[in-house]
Amino acid sequence: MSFDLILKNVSRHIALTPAEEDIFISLLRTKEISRRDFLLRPGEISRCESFVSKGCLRMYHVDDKGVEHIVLFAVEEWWAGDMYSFLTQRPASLYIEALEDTQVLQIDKASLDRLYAEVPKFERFFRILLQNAFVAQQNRILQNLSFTAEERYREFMDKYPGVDQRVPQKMIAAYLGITPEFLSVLRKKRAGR
Amino acid sequence: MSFDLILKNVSRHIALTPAEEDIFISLLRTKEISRRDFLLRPGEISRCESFVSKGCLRMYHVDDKGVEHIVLFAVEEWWAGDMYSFLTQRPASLYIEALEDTQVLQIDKASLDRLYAEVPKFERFFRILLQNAFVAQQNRILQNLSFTAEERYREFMDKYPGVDQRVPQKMIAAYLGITPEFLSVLRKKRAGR
DNA sequence: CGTCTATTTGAATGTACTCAAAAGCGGTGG
DNA sequence: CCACCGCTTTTGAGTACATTCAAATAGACG
Repeated sequence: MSFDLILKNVSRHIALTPAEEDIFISLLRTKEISRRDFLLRPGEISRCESFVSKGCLRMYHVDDKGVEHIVLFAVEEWWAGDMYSFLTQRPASLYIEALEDTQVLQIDKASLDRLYAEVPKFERFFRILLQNAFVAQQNRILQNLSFTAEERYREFMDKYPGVDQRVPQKMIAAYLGITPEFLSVLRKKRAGR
Repeated sequence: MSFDLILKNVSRHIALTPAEEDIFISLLRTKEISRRDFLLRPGEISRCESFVSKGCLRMYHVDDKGVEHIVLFAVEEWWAGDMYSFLTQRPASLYIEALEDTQVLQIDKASLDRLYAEVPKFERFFRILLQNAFVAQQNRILQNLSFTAEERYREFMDKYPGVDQRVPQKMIAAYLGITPEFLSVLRKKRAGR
């Protein structure tokens, strides 16, 4: 069943009664996106947060010089969304694109507010998710500050095993903050061991 | 009164009754730290989160090569803490140091859990703080990826006006991820306009 | 006042980028 | 099923941004 994964995921942090599970599920909407389609583009307002139940998304920004920078790869069991736009209901600055045919479970802002009201435990759930995301982001900031490109690449391969099999290398470069050409050089060096 | 600032701060996101305010305040502990003293060092366990009511802290990491990298400057009305260590009660990897004589209001983990239980609104409060911090961190990641050192410096000066008057330049360099020498070069260029 | 640390300056170096072109690979249509 | 087209990855030469190291100068604090 399509909701098993997200319920399993929620149950890692909070315990729900069957009735609460039903409320939660009733507020979710399933959406299928094909490879290369977009969940969100800059200028649009992000109406919902999305849980990936199958497939792979990337969330990225295009800077003034036209260069893409990837904020996040979201595979199964990850949440994706432009938090700024979602919270403020102002225009997004990020793209969210499917890198594979992908299925997401979405909750919109009104439904999330209802969920918080009806099942306050979810305040805790999303607080915990945010705490974990916060720690992960802080580590990424520190690694961007202290590691060379080569070290960041190694770290990425360790931390997201398998992801490099699912996304083009130039996107890994865009995540690491280096050019595709230079990533290619690093890979060659690495292969010689 | 010493708690006015934090109550004002909390009231920006949630409304408290006088009784709830009392519970909150009863769980806080005031602490004074002198310039150059540490709230936390790597290896210690972070027992509490700290709200700065007066003064200035920096939170930083020292990498394998012995280089300092600053995660955060916390002036009045900011929270500081090693979230990872606080959540897991495992050894911290960060230093938290007072850059001025500083007063903080602290809440320890047990008290925070009690607070969540007795005044669940605080789940919401900290969720909102985390959301804002999350968005700010994401922006910092994107800026580190897309901006040159010069652009990041300009951005820092815009975003944290006055902070450059309170902290040594080499620490701003450690925040931006550049050497103090190079920051000095950037400042010279900038002065010529 | 003297000492210690922070900041500036400059020369040599390195890491990563730009631009250009070739090679590889995958999907699509005939 | 193969051939072609477009996109990704590789390779290399020249360049730029930022570092390292060293030394001089300026500032802060006891």
